[in-house]
Amino acid sequence: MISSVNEHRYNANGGNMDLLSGLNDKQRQAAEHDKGPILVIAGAGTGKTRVLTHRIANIIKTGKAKPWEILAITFTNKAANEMKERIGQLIDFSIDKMWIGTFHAICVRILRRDIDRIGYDKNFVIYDTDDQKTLIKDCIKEMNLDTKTYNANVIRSIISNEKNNRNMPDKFIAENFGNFNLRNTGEVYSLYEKKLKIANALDFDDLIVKALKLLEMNEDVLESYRERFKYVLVDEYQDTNSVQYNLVKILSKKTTGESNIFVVGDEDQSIYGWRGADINNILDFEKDFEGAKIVKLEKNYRSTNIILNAANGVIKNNCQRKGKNLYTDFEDGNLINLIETDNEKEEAFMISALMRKEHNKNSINYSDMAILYRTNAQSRALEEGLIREGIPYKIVGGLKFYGRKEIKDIMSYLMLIQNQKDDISYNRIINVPRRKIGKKTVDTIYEHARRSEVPMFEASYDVLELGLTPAATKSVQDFVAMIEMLMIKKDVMSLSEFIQAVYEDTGYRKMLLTDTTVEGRSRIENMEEFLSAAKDFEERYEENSLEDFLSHTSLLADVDKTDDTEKDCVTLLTIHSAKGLEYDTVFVTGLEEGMFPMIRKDDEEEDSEEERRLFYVAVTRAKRMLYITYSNERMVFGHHESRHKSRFLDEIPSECFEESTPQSIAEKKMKSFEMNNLFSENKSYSNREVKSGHSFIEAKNKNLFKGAISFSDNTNYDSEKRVDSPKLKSDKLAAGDKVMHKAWGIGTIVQLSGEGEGQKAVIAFENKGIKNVMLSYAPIEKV
DNA sequence: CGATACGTCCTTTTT
DNA sequence: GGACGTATCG
Repeated sequence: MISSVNEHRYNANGGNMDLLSGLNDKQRQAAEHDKGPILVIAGAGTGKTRVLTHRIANIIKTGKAKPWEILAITFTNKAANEMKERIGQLIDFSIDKMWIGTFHAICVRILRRDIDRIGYDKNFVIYDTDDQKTLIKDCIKEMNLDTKTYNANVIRSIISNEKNNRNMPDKFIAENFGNFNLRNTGEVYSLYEKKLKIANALDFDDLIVKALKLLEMNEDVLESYRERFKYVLVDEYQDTNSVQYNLVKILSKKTTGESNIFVVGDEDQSIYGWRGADINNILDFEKDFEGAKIVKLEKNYRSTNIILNAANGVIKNNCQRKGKNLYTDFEDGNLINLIETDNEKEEAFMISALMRKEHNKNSINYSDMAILYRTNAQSRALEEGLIREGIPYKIVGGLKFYGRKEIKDIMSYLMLIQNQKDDISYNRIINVPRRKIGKKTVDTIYEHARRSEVPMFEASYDVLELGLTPAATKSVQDFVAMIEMLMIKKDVMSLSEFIQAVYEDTGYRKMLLTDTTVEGRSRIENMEEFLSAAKDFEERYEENSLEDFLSHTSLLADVDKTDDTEKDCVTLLTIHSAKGLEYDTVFVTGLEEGMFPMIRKDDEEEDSEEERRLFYVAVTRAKRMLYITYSNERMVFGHHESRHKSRFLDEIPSECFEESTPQSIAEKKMKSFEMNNLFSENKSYSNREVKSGHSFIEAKNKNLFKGAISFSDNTNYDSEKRVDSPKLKSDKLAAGDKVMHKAWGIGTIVQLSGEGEGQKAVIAFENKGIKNVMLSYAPIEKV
């Protein structure tokens, strides 16, 4: 077929036209491939999802398989949801019966059905990274090992590695018998496994490992899936680890040897090596699946020529690749703007100023801009800059919603009610809210449980024999009775009613209500959000038991939660989270040796190829405009460290960069001079009272950003800003706007709600705190 | 028993 | 700069 200018556009009424007519030659080859294994190498922005969705739609439309005979595996829920949605637009069939989901979600599904075959109860719970860490700490303590030598985080990653290589504790111990510390680490691993089993809990890695084990050990279960899934599709194949690879293989390869497996990936975007992803899975696909067809997608529909040249220039320095070169029909576009700054504050300030410029001069929506960084820790300085400039933003990652204390607490109640063997949850909530069950009491129960090798909840039934004070005994009995009552309620109430009951019966709600601090209020809000998420889940899904809800929420990542319906604000995220996304304007930050590429002291071996791929991913997120920043100095662990420009910058062809004119440098110096003045005047700001580690995104909600407001008061700054960004004629207000109130003075809009006459705003005033106002009545003017 | 005060460690990246 | 754990006090 002949390429047309619009070939990358979506076919709006695809239902009626030839499904594949909108694809280019290569995409089409991949989408209509019939039987046998096929590998699609899809460079960034080459229409990978498009091929996947059209292929699935085509299979169904041509009658090659029924919806329920298709298995499509992704890495994120976001990718899975997007795929479902887009397939839904292409076909009339219901997609509900299709198995489209993440590796983890698919495995949970498989396990819920038959996990009893490998000795677990079907009501198993899923432990997240925090739970894992807690459990490992318990193990270390119980074994009387030194907590400094045996770091829970380090051991967690060792265990994860071992699991992903399918090494059991015994093997690890045997292999490291000569090394005292590693041998002990192996013993911790062993105890950890034992405790998981007693708790009837699985960690993230287990989900895949145990699913594979279940299939390997139960021929009939395996065969039923093999027969069912006529077509297996895997997205982001370059990120599969060995267990995932084996799972895919065992599910897709029939006993006859034939395999209708379709994998899409890009070795240049393999950035999860640290999580066990094996780039060789994609490099060796042809060997693993004989007679595999290979299709390479190199035509990019996302970025300008200059951005692609930069990306190609960088990635060609890697050896571990099959080699490809992205190209486009698009014009050259803007040159890349490379920005050098003196420190991370100036970096944040420059970015903020440039974002404002893009927004005001080029009419770019804030939601079409993103700031990418290597580590989450970098977000703090960037947030400060954005708050000062009053640019609305949202952060992806960092402190996750489901990682917040109150959410984890309520989840723990739910998990314990579902599975009374879950000791981690038991310990978490036994005395939250306070019920006079102190450390000593808990320790006594713990010891008793450990001696009889039963879960703590079960051990609590023996409370009378433990020689506790009458008061403590009573408290424990009350606790047990309360959980038992809730177990009954679970079976007679709807999910949302039940969770509400848990919230109230446990006294958790009462506890939150007595906390009148800003933090406490934010807890209540989070809780309400959680309750409405449960309600939403209940209404949306037919399978909406507590068990389903827990599986669902345990596997939710933060990236998945970002709904695109949010207001117009810029996005801050790590490059890892940004994979698969695209933005008109992208700022890639912190291009400094040691930071990016990241180099750690005491490193085993640095994988600079993976770092380079990461940079490649970052660059290829940009559609129109790319900014890259680096700083000569950066605060690390509270200390100033001087930095050097990253080697990666030399790999971008120099003609891709904008010349730094003397004028622009002068302008920059001017700005940084002003900024330093302002920063030094705002000491109160840097000493702000953000108590828990909820970062700025919360500080923002809590309106603690007094600095932002006094900043806007600064006349120097204001006059400068006005020159740079003419005031908008429209009286439309947006979050982040600064307003002048007749009585209360200057404030910043934190949140808008409602429409037209009834529109309300939450405004943070400099001296008057937070106010809720009705916009149609309030004497307010935009500043 | 619980609240507060310091010391220690820390940071990749995420399902 | 901050989270988390242990020490110390009320």
